[in-house]
Amino acid sequence: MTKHKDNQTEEKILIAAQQVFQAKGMDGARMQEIADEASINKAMLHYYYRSKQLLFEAVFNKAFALLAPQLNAILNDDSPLEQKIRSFTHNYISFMMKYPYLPGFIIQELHRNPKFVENIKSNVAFPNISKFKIQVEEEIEIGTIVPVNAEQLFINILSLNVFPFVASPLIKAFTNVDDKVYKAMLEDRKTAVSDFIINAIKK
Amino acid sequence: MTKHKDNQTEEKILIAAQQVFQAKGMDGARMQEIADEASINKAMLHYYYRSKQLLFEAVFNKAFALLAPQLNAILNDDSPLEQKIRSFTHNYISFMMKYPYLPGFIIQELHRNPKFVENIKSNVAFPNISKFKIQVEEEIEIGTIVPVNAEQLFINILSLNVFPFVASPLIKAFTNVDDKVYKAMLEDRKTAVSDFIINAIKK
DNA sequence: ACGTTTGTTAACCAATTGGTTAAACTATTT
DNA sequence: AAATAGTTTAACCAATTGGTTAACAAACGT
Repeated sequence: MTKHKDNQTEEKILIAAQQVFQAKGMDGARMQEIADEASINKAMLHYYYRSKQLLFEAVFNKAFALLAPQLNAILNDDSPLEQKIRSFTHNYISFMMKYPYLPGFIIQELHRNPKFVENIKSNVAFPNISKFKIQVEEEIEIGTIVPVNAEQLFINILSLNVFPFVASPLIKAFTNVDDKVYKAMLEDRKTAVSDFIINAIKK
Repeated sequence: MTKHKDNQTEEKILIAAQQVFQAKGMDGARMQEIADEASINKAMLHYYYRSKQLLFEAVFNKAFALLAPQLNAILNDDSPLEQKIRSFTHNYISFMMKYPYLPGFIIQELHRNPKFVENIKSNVAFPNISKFKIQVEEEIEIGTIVPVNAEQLFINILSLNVFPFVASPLIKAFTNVDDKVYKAMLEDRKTAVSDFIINAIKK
């Protein structure tokens, strides 16, 4: 028997907290609203997670743990660059369409509390660019791609894939498209972004 | 004589509010902190701006009014596409290095309160993509660029330019660079991003 | 069966927060 | 200079919020 008889309630809380924190952020979220969302008494939140801060961290870490492996796919994988870019773009967009709130949530809270950066850096699976950098330099050497700075290329790949999810309300407004059309556009980006990147760097 | 003897205080408040709202967001900002930042009594905030909500909207609208003309540069200008992309990228990055908080603030608050989208859409200078779309299709027709969807291209240009400012804490962590080096990288992007985009679409 | 641990609830609490008020102060008008 | 209008302040207030408590219920070990 574990410390807690069952984790039904604990799990319900985490899901509800995720929901509320992702929509309103740490400052905008209310403990009562999380309790309502989970259909439990507010005291239970503290019983299982001690404080709002700790509950938030549990949600944040879970979210980051979900995102990190996606990024490692392009940083630590061994396949050739072009193939990696195509599969990463495809997978990442598919993934994000399931969790569209994720990147915005992480970026917002990282900006709000810079301490979290140190926190996640100590994460075992924290994405690191060094391997990617070596690969890019090799491909430049053998002449499959034009000379580019690996960090800049990484930022470009990330930007093209992540930004449309982070800034969706703004982009929707600019391009004058509704939710449904925007989704279709994101779907198109699975190949459009790959082509765009490959075109930009291929010799 | 206007209603207010002078607007020194009113202006001080707006600057202080901008500072605090941009750093902490609507929910995280405290009226007392804004008053302290402006070195005035808290009651003055209400005397000049009625409520937190109205003060926030004043700050938000001012911020958006600063950003919108930058985007119109690429959407409504008449010069050839390639030249526009180069000048836009250069100008936008220069501009954002002066106001690095701006895009994140706008995106965050637009996400928090979707009503603001309608609000800014009625703005006289609200960026619109239609002219840009025509231009892209013309350049495809005459064969200077490869066939691309104008909306997707616009999203790409925006992503590559804006994301590095929105997600700077995250990117700094991934690429393991400090503030100074990151600034230098952003400086490099003025040409690197232009080249990247042009390469991607030029025939 | 019975005491003990774990889970759950309603009521409560202290601190914070946006906002108000009434009085004081300052400048302008006449 | 007296009346008036605009500006600023300290003190106050009601509502909200994160968190606590004490009593109660359910499950478990013995």
